[in-house]
Amino acid sequence: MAEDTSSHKMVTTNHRRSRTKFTEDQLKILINTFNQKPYPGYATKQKLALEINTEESRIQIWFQNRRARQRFQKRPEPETLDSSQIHGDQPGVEFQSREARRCRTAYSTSQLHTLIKAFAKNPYPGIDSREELAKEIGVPESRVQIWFQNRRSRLFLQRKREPVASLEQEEQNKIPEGPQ
DNA sequence: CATCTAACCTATTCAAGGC
DNA sequence: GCCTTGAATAGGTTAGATG
Repeated sequence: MAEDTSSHKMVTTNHRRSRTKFTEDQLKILINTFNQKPYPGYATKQKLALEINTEESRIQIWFQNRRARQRFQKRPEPETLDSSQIHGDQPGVEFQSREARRCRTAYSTSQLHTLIKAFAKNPYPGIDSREELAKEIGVPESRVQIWFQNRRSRLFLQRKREPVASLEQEEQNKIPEGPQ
């Protein structure tokens, strides 16, 4: 909703999603949750999303960034680090392991076909393309983004192992495509 | 322009589900 | 049991907002 209908910049893809501006209240809740649980599971993130009226994927990104920032800041200790109680979980906090992650998405053959086809055209789709794709195959946009990330990573991996053969692979992956 | 940080990336690891 | 692959992680980069 509240679409600003295409200024004059052409809708053509490849822009990133517009930057989210969290309110003070939202940040308060996020930070508070982070201090208690820097690694929230899916259920917690969903609940947070509902509570502060934001997408779950934005919350996931926020926690990622927050952890990175905290790691970076927390580094005033160039001291020899041994002889401490390393890798012991605090006694008292019985390991309730980590919270459950999101359920694995099971893509159908036709969904995969659509994704692969899109990947061949553009392995780095912007927010508009991702959303369109998501709508087309009926999954959240965040799943589409993750799928592309995994796909790219594994393509790189494959290229490292098989420096030459991957080119043929690419040719094969091209699916004859009508104009849209 | 400097700083901050959301968005995004690769590389790697965890783990669900199929064979 | 192993393999494929979606989900999560660490760690780094890009870019939008703001002083």
